[in-house]
Amino acid sequence: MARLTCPSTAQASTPGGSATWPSRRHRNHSLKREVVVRAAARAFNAKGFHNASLDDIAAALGVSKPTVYYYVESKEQLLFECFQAGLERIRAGLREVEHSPRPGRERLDEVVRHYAEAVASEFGWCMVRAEDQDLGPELSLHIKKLKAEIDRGMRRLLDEGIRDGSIEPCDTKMTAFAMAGALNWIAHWYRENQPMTPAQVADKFVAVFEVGLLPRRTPA
Amino acid sequence: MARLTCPSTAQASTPGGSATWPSRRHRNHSLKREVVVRAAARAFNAKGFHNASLDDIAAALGVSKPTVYYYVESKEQLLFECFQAGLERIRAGLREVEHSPRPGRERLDEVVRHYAEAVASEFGWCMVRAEDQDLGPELSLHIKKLKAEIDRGMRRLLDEGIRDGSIEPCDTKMTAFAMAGALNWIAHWYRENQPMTPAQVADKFVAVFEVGLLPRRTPA
DNA sequence: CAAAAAACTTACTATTGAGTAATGTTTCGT
DNA sequence: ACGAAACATTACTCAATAGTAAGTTTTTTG
Repeated sequence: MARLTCPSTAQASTPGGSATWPSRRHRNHSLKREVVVRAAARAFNAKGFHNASLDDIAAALGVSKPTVYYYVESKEQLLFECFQAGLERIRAGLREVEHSPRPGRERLDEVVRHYAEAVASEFGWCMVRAEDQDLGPELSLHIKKLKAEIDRGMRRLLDEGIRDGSIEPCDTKMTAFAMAGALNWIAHWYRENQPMTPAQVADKFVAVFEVGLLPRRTPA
Repeated sequence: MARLTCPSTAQASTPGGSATWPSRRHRNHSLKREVVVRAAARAFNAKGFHNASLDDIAAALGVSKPTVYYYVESKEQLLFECFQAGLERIRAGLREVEHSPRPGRERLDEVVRHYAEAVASEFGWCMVRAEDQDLGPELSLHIKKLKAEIDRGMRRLLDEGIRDGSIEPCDTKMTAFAMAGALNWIAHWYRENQPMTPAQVADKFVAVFEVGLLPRRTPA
């Protein structure tokens, strides 16, 4: 069996050479750990959490199963990391527009675009199709908190948009649920070889959410 | 252990007393089979497909595992039946409005209401959260066909609504995907004890889809 | 170079859970 | 009542797979 290869050891941004920076060995360790997590994400994506064995994941990496356990403590942890990696991308999108001066609707659109890209990514499956049931109580609770934070963020943007007049008044709870559902579901049908890029899908969805089904009198 | 109890043996509609109608015993058999399938749906709903064992399902019914196998041939088949039961409710909604003279948008709204009720039902989980991965190629293909039929039905309604002027022109493929995603996702968050009924949720969703986020000039 | 730490391997254990064989017990038609 | 079909049980088999123990090779460092 081969060694675990690092992903193009591209000087993983060493900000301030601060006091106790992990030795080169340690940096390799965490880089390789990421490689393992990504391989797990792909395996879960392809076969589902329960149908993807750790042997599968190890084989995909060209290493043996205990090597995987050398980098990660359990299968549950592996799922958790994937979960978190996906959710983090959405949270980043929310943070990015947090203090923007633009109207609520434009900021919400921006968040939708980030959201769609995250869900269409290799971690999309884990965020969306993995069951909380497969995580223990502690990790499950942690994920729930992250999801709740995302929900709050979207509702706040809706609220602000309504207040600044860029969004039609509506039930923000149900609207946020509907939007999140539509976006999450992308993970079920989007595939790499799709003709549309995630960004294009996102734009289409923005249009659907914005316009609505009822005909609009085009202002002559 | 107790016997498997039939659900209020309410004369399961014996249409034409045709030649080879199964004896009363057989009618009991299929009734009990339904009971087993529903118990499976609840178990899958509560613990997920892989975490719910056939022993669990049997225990919930107060019988032993081989009794379950007396009514259904495999766990896969059990999942398939749940899947199908849920999808059938949606298809029924589509059929109901098929030859209605009403405008496209109103018919689509009606379908959305049926859809939401189906997804909020005990079979909702199976339709939405179960992986195709867990079904063999034949059954998986069958489910795919049913899902494709539902998708076609929704797109057709959108097309007809656009043609008759009751729906704003849009990308019908993406719009159908977004609507189906939002509706499917209901299965993830809706719980029996929710203050809102499925019908109320459906109405809220209809409003979200119809109105859109962009402010509408209220026609003075 | 040699000792020590890190990275991996082979070869296991142990559990879980789907599915079955053989057998016992109700219920029904006659 | 009584034989047969239907219904249900106990007690298994068997495969898959998460996780581990103990040892081997590679790399780093003094």
